[in-house]
Formats: sequence, structure tokens, C-alpha cells
Amino acid sequence: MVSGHRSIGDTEKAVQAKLGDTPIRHEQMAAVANIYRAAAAVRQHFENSVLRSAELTWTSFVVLWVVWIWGEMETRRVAEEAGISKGTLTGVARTLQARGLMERTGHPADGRLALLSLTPEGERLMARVFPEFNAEEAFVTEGLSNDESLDLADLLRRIVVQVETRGEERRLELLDGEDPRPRRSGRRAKEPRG
Amino acid sequence: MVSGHRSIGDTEKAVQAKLGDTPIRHEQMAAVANIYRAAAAVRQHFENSVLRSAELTWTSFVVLWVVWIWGEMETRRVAEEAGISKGTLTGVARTLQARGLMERTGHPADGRLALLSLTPEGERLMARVFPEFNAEEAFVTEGLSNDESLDLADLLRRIVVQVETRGEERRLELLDGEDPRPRRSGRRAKEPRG
DNA sequence: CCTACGTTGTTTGAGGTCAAATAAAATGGA
DNA sequence: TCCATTTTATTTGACCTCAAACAACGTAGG
Repeated sequence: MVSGHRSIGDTEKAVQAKLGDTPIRHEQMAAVANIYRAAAAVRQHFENSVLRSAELTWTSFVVLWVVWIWGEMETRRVAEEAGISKGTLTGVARTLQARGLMERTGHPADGRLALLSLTPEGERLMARVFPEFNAEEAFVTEGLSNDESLDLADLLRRIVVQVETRGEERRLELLDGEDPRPRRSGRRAKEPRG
Repeated sequence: MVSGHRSIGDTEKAVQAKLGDTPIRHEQMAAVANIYRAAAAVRQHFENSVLRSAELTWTSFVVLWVVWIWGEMETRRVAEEAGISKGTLTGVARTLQARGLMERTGHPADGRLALLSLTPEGERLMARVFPEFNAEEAFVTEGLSNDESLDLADLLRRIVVQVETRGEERRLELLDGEDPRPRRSGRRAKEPRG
């Protein structure tokens, strides 16, 4: 396929044509656009190489990885570390259990909590797959020096910190007192009888 | 919420504990991990601020954006520019049409092609939403200087180029002659009668 | 013509995605 | 002991996701 993307220059010109007078923050636009494009490209490469041979999706791999590294863990923390919602984790954990890679046990002291851990088969899989995964991490960043990879990680981390520390505040500010629109999708309230 | 993530240092230690002797490329691991984390954080912020008020998902916004900037376009090119598969585009375009934001016409000369364009309502929506979107791009990169944003865009672009130019070759190499496993999900062949 | 073959958009199926609603359990007062 | 509140995981519903199969159309060679 090798990229049919428009060049950044072309895009900039087209945006200016569309928005003539309105001022645009170009550097920031380029940064955000490329974060998403890179994440998608990388994810796709992994899903079609290492992960395909292990029959894992990116998300199921991440969940497995978190539990593999940290050991038995409460589900809320797994979701947090994996960067997915707890609702998503419920489903992902279910498919991993069905494949015999993960186990779910109730918390002995607190009945609300659930604990996840890997089965021996899950452990074996991760011991095999993780080195291959890391080799692909090296592949996709092949064009960067070690220092550049660290710079990249640092710049991205600063964005994550910004969103996580100031994001909520910002979102409230933008609403300016108004009620947030409900999400288009999602569960509806049980309509009151009467 | 403000991040319950483990520090990178903690993670590194846990990984070493798990893989003692196996050598790991740490810088590359950090870079890839942060690309994905940043992409997810940014996407979520956008979906819960600008996009929520316009009732758009990230993907539907990107599709709208592409057609807005470039004008009437063949669907294959829209999918390409938006970075989604043509199958996904079919669905997204359908919901955008249903909302009256987009139109679909057949190609006058080639019956296989379909063209997408914005309705006047779609145009109005984008003219309103895009400046707000760009303001959030500025917000999430607030911790970076203009030059750092450009550096970031450049580093990410080099990863995209690497994956797009060498990815396929690499995936074939990894298979080493073997047939790729079919994806776990996806359409099954109609089973032959007999 | 016709018949491969190539190219395009759509369908399919398994699965991931979120926020909000909900259920189940714990906690802390009165 | 209740009962309201808080905290947790699950369910729900609309949507996105991909690759592979497929159908519809175009094209080039006989």
C-alpha cells in the first residue's frame, strides 16, 4: 500500500483554503494528527504480525501483559493500567477466560472485587509472545536512535500528563455550566411506569 | 482520575523480574507504549469535549473532515485518508448519511465507484466544529513549544513511514513461508455443497 | 461475444469501545 | 437494625473495527 496520504503541505494549503481568515494552530494540528496516525499504523502492524500468530488482538494482548507483569490484580486496576474502561475489560476478560488464558476469582474479603490472574497456559503464551512483541517495537522505531525514541516517549508522556491532570477541568470549562449532552449510544434509563 | 499508572521505572523493574535474562529494547518499548497511551488519552478528551457537543465520534469526525477539506471524493480515497478500512467506511458513511451530514452518489463513468460529499448541513457543522477541534489540539499540546510539537510530529511521521514502507515486507519475512493464520473473526467461506 | 481477471464497495462475524444504568456488596450513621 | 451512601463489576445499546468473502462492474484478449 505504501501510503496514499496527502503530504502535510498539501493538507495545510487545503485547510487554509477552507478557513481563510480563521487562525489555525498548525504545529499542534500536525502533532495530534500524527499521534493518531502512528498509533493506528503501529497497532495494525502488530495485529498482523506477532499478535496474529498468537490469535490475540492488541487489547487482549495489553490486558494479558498487565496481569503477566504485575501478577494477580483487581479488575479495576487492570482496566486502569490497560487504559480501557471497566466495561470493556469485562468483555475482554471474558474472551480470555474462554480461551483458557486467564482466571477470575472473587476477592476473599470484599465481595464486590474480582481478581484476574493468568493460567499456566497464559503464562506460557506471554513468555513466548512478549520477546516477539518487543522485536516489533524495535522494528517500528528502527528509523529512530535510542535517544530519539526516549525523546519521543517523553514528548508523548507530557501530552498524557496534560490531558490527565487538566482534561477534566478543561471539559467542565468548555461546558460553561451547561449540562453535557448524553452520548449518542449507551444504555437508556428504564422508563418510569405510569 | 489523574492517572493511577505505574511509573515507567516500576514497570521496567517488573519486566526485568519477569524476563531476567532475555534482553529487552527499553527505549523502543517506552516509545511504542506512549504512542498508544497518548493516542487513547487524546481521543478520549476530544470525544468528551468538542465531539460530544456535536454528537460525533472521533472516526465520524475524521471522515467528515477529510471530505470537508478535499471536497467530493471517491470512497476508497476517503478510507485511505481517514486511515480506516473500506468496510468500516461503509458503516460510518451510512450513519453520517442518516444524520443528513453526508451524501453518496454513484460515479457517472465507473459503476463500481461511489462518491461522498458533504450536505450543506455537514458543511455548516464542520465550519463550526473544526475551530473548536483545533483549540483542543492546542490544549492537549499546551505543555510543548511549537518546535517540540513539530519535533513530535516528525518523529511520529518517521514511524509511520517505516511501517508503511517496510511493514508488509517485514510481516512476510516473519511468516517465513508459512501461511498466515486467518483472523479469529471475519467472514467465513460459504461451505461447499456436497 | 465471451471469458478470465482485476478492482471496487458491501456484507459478515467476532470482537472491541464507551458512558450511563444497574446490581451487588460494603460502609457508616442514626 | 435500618437505610442512605459509596464503591465496585456488569449490562446495555449504538457504534467502530478488521479481514475475508462476496457481488457488481469494468477491461483486455481471444
